[in-house]
Amino acid sequence: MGEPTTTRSERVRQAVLDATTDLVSEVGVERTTIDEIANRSGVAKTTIYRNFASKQALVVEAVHACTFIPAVTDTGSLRDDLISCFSGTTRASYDGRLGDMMLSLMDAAQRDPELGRLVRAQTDQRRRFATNVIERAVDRGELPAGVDVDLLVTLLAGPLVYTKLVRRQRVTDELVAAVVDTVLSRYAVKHPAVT
Amino acid sequence: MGEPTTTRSERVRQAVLDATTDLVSEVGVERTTIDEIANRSGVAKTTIYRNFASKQALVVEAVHACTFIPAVTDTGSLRDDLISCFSGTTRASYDGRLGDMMLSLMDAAQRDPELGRLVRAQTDQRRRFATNVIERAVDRGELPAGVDVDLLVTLLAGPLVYTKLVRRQRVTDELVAAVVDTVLSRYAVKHPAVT
DNA sequence: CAAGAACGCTACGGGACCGTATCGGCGTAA
DNA sequence: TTACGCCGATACGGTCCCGTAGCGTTCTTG
Repeated sequence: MGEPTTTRSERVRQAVLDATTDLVSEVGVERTTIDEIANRSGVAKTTIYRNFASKQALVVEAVHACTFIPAVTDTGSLRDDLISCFSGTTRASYDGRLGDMMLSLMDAAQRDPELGRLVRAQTDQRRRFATNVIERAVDRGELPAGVDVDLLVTLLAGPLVYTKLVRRQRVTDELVAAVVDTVLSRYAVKHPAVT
Repeated sequence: MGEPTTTRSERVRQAVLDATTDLVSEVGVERTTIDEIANRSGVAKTTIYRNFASKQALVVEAVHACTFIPAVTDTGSLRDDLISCFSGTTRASYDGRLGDMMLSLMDAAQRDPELGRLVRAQTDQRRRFATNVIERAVDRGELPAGVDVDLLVTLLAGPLVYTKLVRRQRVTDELVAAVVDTVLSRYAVKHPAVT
């Protein structure tokens, strides 16, 4: 049957990265240990050290590997684009294992420059998605030209991140819609009335 | 001169708690060690164990000790009460050492039931302040009766917490006012117009 | 089917912490 | 002042983890 197109090296690397993301999402960055990664992945500790310079480098690569970018939508409607953008971003960032890692990751990022850059890059990237959507709306005249885009993004992303990380509740599509509608109403954009 | 009204025991306890909050805010919960607390506080490790059952209990008590409750205001204006409430809460929770601890604390709370209760209690308490303010406004008729108070609190607190914890920026009074005004405008409450 | 590369296994030295025991010294209260 | 209680200092056994070495085995490659 199909001989895999992956080399042994690649399979080993992947097994290690998978075990690392699993472990980090379960016990956090600090409590993650190379020995346990070796146990779970079935890869010898020696081999892990042959492939990765340090635990930090391993974690960085593992996190990077499980970060995926949501699709961009351009429906021509600010409201729909925002809902799509934040639903996608939320799912990509805060569901599944990455979501379980975020707190530990952000904490570790306070003291590890490399992780700090990684987390900041992710945050910036996610904000940029929303920023693009908003700027398109400004170009269309759907929002006034002087809008504080940065503030707007914070007003939209804040409640969702807060719900997930602090309250530890699921970010439902209803919540996303409610947040978007509330914030947009500030700028007198026509959207479905809410009681 | 004033012989202190504190006993030796009390002074020792306090020195340990202070050193603990310092250390946790610097290196996080996980990396905080009893030996280092002993060094900084000048209290012998033996004595620490005589006064506190475990590191976990010590951290819980230290965090509890440096949590203070902001004053309640009732100006009769929803907008002013909210701004006062969130400015106070933000200052109490996210400025100074407690702010530096929050991420690490919330991370540790994921795995430590005792810390979990503590963090949740703090979150709930802070939300309750805002909830009270909002419910008073509903009673006054400043907000419609059917308002989703829980959502409203999330819309207000979310951007502030997000700014502090994720973006790692200061929560200015201007930001608080902007958030409050934007959210309130959704409910057609008269407030200063913003361009 | 070689030969070299990559992996698995075991073992080790070193360091960091934990939590406890022991004992000598200082404070505090009768 | 005496006696007891609390504290400081040192030391220890135990555990966990890091990162590396040595060596046999397995896989890939030409």
